[in-house]
Amino acid sequence: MKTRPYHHGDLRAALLALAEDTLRDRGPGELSLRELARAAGVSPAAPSRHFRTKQALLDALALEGFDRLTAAMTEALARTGDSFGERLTALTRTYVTFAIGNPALLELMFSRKHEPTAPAELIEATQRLMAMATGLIEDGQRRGEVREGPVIRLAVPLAAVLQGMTDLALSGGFTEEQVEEGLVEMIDFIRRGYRP
Amino acid sequence: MKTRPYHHGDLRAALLALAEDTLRDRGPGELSLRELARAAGVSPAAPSRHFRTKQALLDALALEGFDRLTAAMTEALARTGDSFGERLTALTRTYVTFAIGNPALLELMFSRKHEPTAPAELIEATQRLMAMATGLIEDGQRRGEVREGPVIRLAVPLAAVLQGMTDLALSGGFTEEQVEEGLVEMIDFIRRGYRP
DNA sequence: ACCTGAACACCGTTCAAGT
DNA sequence: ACCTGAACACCGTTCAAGT
Repeated sequence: MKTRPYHHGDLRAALLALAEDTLRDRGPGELSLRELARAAGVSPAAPSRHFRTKQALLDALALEGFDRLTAAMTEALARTGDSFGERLTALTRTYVTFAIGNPALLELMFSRKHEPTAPAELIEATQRLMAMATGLIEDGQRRGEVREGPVIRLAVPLAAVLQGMTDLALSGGFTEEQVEEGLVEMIDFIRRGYRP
Repeated sequence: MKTRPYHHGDLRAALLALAEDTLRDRGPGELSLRELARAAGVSPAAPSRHFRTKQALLDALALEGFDRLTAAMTEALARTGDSFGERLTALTRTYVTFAIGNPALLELMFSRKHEPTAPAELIEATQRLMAMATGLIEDGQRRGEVREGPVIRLAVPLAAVLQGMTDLALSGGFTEEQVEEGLVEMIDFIRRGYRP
């Protein structure tokens, strides 16, 4: 059997992966830095080399979540047609799928949105996500499929519906079919709201 | 000067009030049961008589929030006209006003929505809130101002937009005027989505 | 550069004991 | 019934010291 090396190898990545597991399986309240350290086989002080505080680790994990989500959305857009309806459907489905697959991570991603102490990287990641929504709307306007008006005002309800719909999908008590129905309803609702 | 009595008087209410203050002023991460006890002038073990765990105290506070919000909504409905537009506007404004005035409390109120361990009282309170939304829609349908369809499906986007809009209003960077504009935009958006 | 070991100041919760 | 005092098992974070 191998002896554990003095240097872990990649403690940073290991801690992030372990943190995501506990977040997913046992919730944010159960996440302890000391326990992560134990699981990684290092001393309680070891994590502080890679994350100055527990919050810093959570922020790094949230950032990873944003990266994965925006990547998935970009891929989804590349695989679909050019019409507003198709693009809206692709983005919405990708977002809701991510939310259902990573509920705790998504909650973590947006958990600092009301706090002024949030790091710049996290704010920028949120803005990148928002930019995908405004881009979709602007494109729709150019094609004459979305009514005119300031993009930022039009984007508010879209972001709102996305955020809210995933909340509802996660709040339990819904079958996969009901979520699918709700998705169709929601996309229809958005298109009505945007119709020229 | 008065000497502090052995029996506090109403420690339960005092703890709830103190908890709401720290939640509002310093955020949920700073809320400590021991500190609340110190602020109330009792021993660290005293709160356990009234709240078996810290979570139980938070749940009780959340319940208080639901009571206040539904009361405000009922009042708002009583003060407005009968048309769907008026009632929708009244409910939406009340909800957003409450959210802006009590952001941390609102977050607490919905923080347990994904957890299966949430107490029945909290789930019922959420359902009472949802019932106000479905009631509004059903009424609109009866008046011919809202298109036909299963109420539960129509209610999803409304709840979603409400939840999401307040999130955005709170996420900072908006003036009071912009929030007002966003509210008008959102109400218009919902009415378009519901139009027969 | 990366980690250990030990310490510090704090938690939430429990439980016998007091009034 | 309501609270105290003391204890238990845990935290997050810091810091000298080791390799």
